[in-house]
Amino acid sequence: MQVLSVHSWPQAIAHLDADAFFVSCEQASMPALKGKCVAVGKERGIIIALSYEAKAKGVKRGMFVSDAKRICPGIIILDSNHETYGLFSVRMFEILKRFSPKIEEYSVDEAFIDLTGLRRLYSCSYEEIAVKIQNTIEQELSISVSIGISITKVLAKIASKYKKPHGITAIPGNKIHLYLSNILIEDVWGIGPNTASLLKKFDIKTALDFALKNENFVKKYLSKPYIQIYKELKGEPSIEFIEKISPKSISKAKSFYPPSQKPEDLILPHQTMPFALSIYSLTLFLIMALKDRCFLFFKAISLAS
DNA sequence: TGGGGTCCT
DNA sequence: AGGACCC
Repeated sequence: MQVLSVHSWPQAIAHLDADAFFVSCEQASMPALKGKCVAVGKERGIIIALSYEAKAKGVKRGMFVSDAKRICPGIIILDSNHETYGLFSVRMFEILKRFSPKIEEYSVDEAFIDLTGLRRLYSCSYEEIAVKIQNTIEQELSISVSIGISITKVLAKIASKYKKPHGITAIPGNKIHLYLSNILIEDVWGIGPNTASLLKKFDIKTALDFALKNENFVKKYLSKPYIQIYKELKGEPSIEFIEKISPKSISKAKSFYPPSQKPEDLILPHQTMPFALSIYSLTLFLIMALKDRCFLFFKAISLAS
């Protein structure tokens, strides 16, 4: 089936997906919870995230906490701590940047990493680079991640999901069809329920069925995003890599006049008010500019001479 | 499960 | 503005 065979690596894209991220962060902070049935979401009474042990007992996301306790007696339910997850996320992305300068932070627990051309630098295969990344994150943060590597973002997404948790999956260009034949069309990134049911009317059940259609069919029935997905499934890069990293730290400094040797002078309201206002406007700006792409918190407000 | 985001038409 | 899809 050489229709889908792409030789060499026009680009090498890794997709990293943390395993049960929220719960992993809690377990990393409280090692006694490792290996246990743990879930997060106590404050809302609904399960937001759960450990693989809890998944094995049949607990699901969105379940009422009361039902989860019935199905899985002894399950530990925690309040969620989004600030903590944000901190783990920041540190995870910082690790990724040590391996490649080109990172797309896709969500709090997911990233694309452009590894194109880095085999020489690391003297190893792309798959082995992924192993190093996985090990580094595990050693430094004590959380587990899965990584997929392939030649497009859509294929890398499929690869990262292929083996979970703690998986590494590489889909080289000459093995694309082997993987796609096992992927249901509705499990492809960007194909939702509507498009899946449309495609099923044409007897397209797997990602491979879709990738083997001719381009005229795709252009006739589907719009731009799906044409991109179609091309990416065939190993043809089409979805832009969005090099996006959120700023990790922003500081604002202000000098006070006249200079003083006495610290108590600095807390006079009329002197600190302009500073307070500038911090306030900076915070407003950040909230508008960043929305919830990152977590905002003050690390320090310091006075220095 | 659902609230909030992006991209496209 | 509305639709489809994502986390």
